[in-house]
Order: sequence, then C-alpha cells, then structure tokens
Amino acid sequence: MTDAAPSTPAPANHFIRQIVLSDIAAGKHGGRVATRFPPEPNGYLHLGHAKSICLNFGLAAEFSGTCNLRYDDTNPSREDVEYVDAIQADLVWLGFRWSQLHHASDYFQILYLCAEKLIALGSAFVCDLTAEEVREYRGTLTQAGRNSPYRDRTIDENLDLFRRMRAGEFADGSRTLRAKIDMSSGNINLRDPTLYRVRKVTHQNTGDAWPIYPMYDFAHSLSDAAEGITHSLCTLEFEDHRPLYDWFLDQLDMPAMAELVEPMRHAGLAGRPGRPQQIEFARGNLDFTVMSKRKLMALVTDGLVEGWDDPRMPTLVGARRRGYPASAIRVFWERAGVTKQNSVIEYGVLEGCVREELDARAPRRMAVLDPLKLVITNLDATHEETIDFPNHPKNPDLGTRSVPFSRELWIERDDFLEVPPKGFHRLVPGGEVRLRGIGIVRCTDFVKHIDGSVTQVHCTLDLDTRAGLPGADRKIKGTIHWVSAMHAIAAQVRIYDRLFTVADPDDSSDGKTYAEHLNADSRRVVDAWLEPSLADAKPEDNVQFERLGYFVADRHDHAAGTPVFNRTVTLRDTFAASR
RNA sequence: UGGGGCGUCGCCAAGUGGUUAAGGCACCGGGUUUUGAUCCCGGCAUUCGCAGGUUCGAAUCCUGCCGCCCCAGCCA
Repeated sequence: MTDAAPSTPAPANHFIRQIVLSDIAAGKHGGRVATRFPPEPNGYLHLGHAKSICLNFGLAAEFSGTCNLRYDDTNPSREDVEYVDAIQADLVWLGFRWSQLHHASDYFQILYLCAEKLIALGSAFVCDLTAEEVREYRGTLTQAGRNSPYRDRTIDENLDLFRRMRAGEFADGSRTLRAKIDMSSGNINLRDPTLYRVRKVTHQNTGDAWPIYPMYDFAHSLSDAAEGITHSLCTLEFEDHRPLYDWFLDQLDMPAMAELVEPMRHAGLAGRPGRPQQIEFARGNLDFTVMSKRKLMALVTDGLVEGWDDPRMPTLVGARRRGYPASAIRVFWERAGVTKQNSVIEYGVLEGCVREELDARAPRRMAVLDPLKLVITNLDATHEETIDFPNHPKNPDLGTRSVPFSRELWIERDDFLEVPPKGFHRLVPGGEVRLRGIGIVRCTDFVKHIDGSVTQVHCTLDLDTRAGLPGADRKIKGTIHWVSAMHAIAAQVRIYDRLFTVADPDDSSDGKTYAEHLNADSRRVVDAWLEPSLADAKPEDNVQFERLGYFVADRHDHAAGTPVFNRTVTLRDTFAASR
C-alpha cells in the first residue's frame, strides 16, 4: 500500500500560523514565507522531528512559500553521511519535498567573512583562554562573569590571529573567536559567546578544507539570513538564544550582508537575504517512549532493539517498518497542535490516527495467530469450495478475493472457551457462533489433551444459514474468523507492543533507569496461518487481519515464499478493555 | 539569590474584556453491524494554578503568591 493519496488535514490554527498571517497582511518580507528544516546529521529522524517537519513544510505549502532542507553540520566530529542520506529518505517518505537543499557548511566562506567583519567592527576577539578558564570566567547563573584578559586586543591583532586560526596554525582548543557582548548579562548566552573553535577533523561535506568551525548560534542566524528565511522555527530551549540570534543580524546589517551573499545567490546557494525572525514552539513528546537521540542511539548500540528501524523505535524508519502510514503521522501532529506549552501526548492518539488511516484503505484478510483446529463434522472430508469476500466492508472499489473453505479449519484459540466469562460472544460447548462468510456452527464436542488444553473442536454447520439463503440473516451474537487448514499458508508474524512499561521512561523516582523500564514482552514472534491470498502481499502492504488488527508485510524480511508480517496496531477492543 | 518561558476537563487544545468556556482523543450510555472493528446519536469544565483587585461584566486587565520547564558545551 502506498501513500499516494495522503490525507491532507485542514491546517489547524496556532500562534505561529497567526504570526505568519499577520506578517503577510503587514507586507513583511514582501509577503513571502520561507521556512527551513535544519537537522544536524548525527542520527535518525524521529517522531519529534516529524512535528517540526510538518510545521515548517506545512506552513510553506499553505502560503505558497518555500521550505528548505538545511543540514546544520557545524560540528564535524558527530556527523556522518549515513545520516545525511537517511534524513532525505525519511523526508520523502513522510511526503515532503524541499525547495532547496543546503548545508550550513555551504556557507563556511561567507560565515568566515562575517566573522572578519565582526572583528573589524570591534565586536569580536580572539581569546586564548582554555575551555576550563572560559567556564570560570563565565560566572554562574546568579553571578556575573568577568571579562577575558584577551578581550581588549586590537582589531589588527584579532584579525591576524583569526586568519592564522583559519590557516591552521593553532592546535585544537588553543584559541577561539568570541563575540564581545556583555559578561554580566543575566542571559548567559550573551556572556561573550564562542563563535569559532579550532577543530582539525575531516568534515563530512567540506573534507579538510577548514580547521575552524562556526558555532550553532552564529551559523544558524546567518545561514537563515543568507538563505532568505523569513520564519525560523525552533524549539523552546532556544528562547534564550534569540537575543544572540538577533545580535548577529544587528551587527551584520542586511545591506552589508547582501554584498556577501550576492555571489552565492548567483551560484544558486542562497535566497534573497533578509531579516529572519526566530519563533520558538514546544517539542512534541509522547508517553511510553523516549525521544532523545542519545537514548535512541543507546538502544541501538546496546542491542536492546534490532536497529534504528526496529518497528518498536519512535524513529521514522521504525514507524515505517511498523506499518504506520506517513499520512497518519501528519494527521497526528496536526491534531496535536503547536503551542509553547511543554506537553506529553498520549501514545494512543497516534495509534488512533494510524487506525483511522488504515481502516479506510487496508484490505481485510483472515489470519489465525494462535491456531486451534475446528472440524465441521457434517461436511465431507473432501469438501472444498471457494467463497468471494469483499476486501473492504465499506469500500467496494477495493474489490473482492476468493477464500477457500473446507471441513477442517484453524480458528483462534481464544475464540473457544470451555468455561466462558460473562458476556463471552464466541464459541462454547453446545453454543453457536457464526463463521465469517460461511454460516452458523454449533459446537457439539471438543477434544482435550491430557494436560487439559483443548486440541480440537467439533461443530456442525447449520446448512440453512449459508450465505445467500434466507436463514443467513439469523441473528447470532458472535462472529469469528477462520482459515481453511488444508489451504492455509504459514507465516511468521511479529507481535509488537510498546517498548516501555511506564508512561515516562525517564522518570527515575522508582529507582530505575529508562533502560530498566523496557517492556520485556514488546516483541513476540508467532507462527501463524494465513488465507492463501496473502501470498500475493508485497513488502510494506498494509492489511487488516479481521478482528486482530492492522499488519504490514515486513519491508525487509517479507518475500513471496516466506511471508513475514508485523503487527502495526490492534483493533480497538471494547470487550478486552472492559475486562 | 540571575535570566527566559509556561499554567483552560484524564491527554492535547481553541479562546486576544460581554460566547451557554470551541474541537479532537479518551471515557460513559444508546443505535446500526456477518470484524465485540467501522459508522451514527447522546453525555462529559457554573469553571479557566491560587488569592486579592479593577470593571456593569474577567479564562481574558492589574497585584501578589504557588507550581512546572529551559539556560553556566570550544554540542545542536
């Protein structure tokens, strides 16, 4: 099943959309809307990133603007091309196309020139303090910092030193370029923040061209400006950085900036330089999972899951392999909203979106995951017939398929109970139940193993209730699914459940770490029987196994001869929920 | 003891001085149903962190508390 006709949710209104709306009305940025999604290529994208992606690309789409993909690759020691490639694939899968593809590293030259300009302005200086000394000089949250002893170097000396930093004359950590702002500011980001550090490491995009690398604040603000971004959306923890973001734009006024950017513009590297506005929103958190890159990385490297794309992972590749439609993720974030309030959304909301999308388009099939033999004793041993089943109860466009039926069937073990609980609608000794698409059977007998387990159930089929006959309308409270034993195909089915047992895996007040909150039963593999039409399934096909849930043919392991399905999500089950 | 944010139903979230405080999810009833699914109908905040104040009128304005989140990387 592809995502060819994605559900495009109506844009929900939120404060950022209102800002954009009023900016357009005021003619700000010439009425233009330009956003960007700026991941650092140091890990796989997850559901949290998807919120930012939907926001940035969604706004651009709604207002006929642009949204660029820009790798925030200013720290070569943590980045890798593996992630660069994966991020693009995830974006495409999620259903978004970027207007332009950039790297912050594409701007290293212009950033360097901006730094020289800052020095010339007397607004930046080369500092020889060690990292530890810088920390001491910075002061604390409640105490002002002290000026670096190198703060008053002359412009010429700073220029000379910075050029030599760029030339590779100094060792890692020996010098930095710092902005000259205010060591007594209550906002620690303004206490002469570092602009450049020496780092002689091969960069994933620029190789060994640079021995110095710009810091996030400097690079981000100016990259946004160079690219002509109008609304720079980021998460709440950057609120304190906004004054610094703006400081760079104030120092390096746009006309000056434009001269520098012009050549890049002609090279197709930059947009119309302007004055971007940083706007912060709250991250999207989900319960029963973790979303930090560090922890996801640990799950992978510690072998707690089977990789970044393990179907239990909250990564986009994980969700995809689990069978979540990209459209469900888009609808989910639309539904969750965009605010400045830290919040944790119930995982069930996402599952609800997944069910909605899948209910509409997943073909129905029958499969038995925990088989129990049912024999219809009033049918001939050689009895064999095929029955046409609609693929979808409401959408006839999805067509039909034929399902073989015979005397011996597999039914779900828990659809027969010798001593049923109150309200049990399925098969019981002497009771009746409808076999989906066939008719009503009555249990006449059952066989028990010496250990007490039921091994076989005998029934008689009420021939007057076969489909097409008037008796078929007879009301019966239960309907169960089945698979013809002689025709069934064997498959491996992976039953996935939530990865963690507690809503907040990071809450250590019970003395446990997040790793100790892992659900030991989050992955179960069973040998199942499937109706034969499932032999035609292609990897990533979504189907509903009736009464069980939505399943997807595994993207990597499923093949025609060896079917492998992953459980995406169960069906809602009000009976189970009430017990 | 510094700076920056945020507090509306179990979970999200509208609301921008006069609305019966939207909507979604969840939940609870009822109906339809050859998936205990889907679908449909109905219910679900006299109250907006708390306490004062302004006002004819406050979730919306003011004051004071309380609670939660972020910031002291040469990470992003």
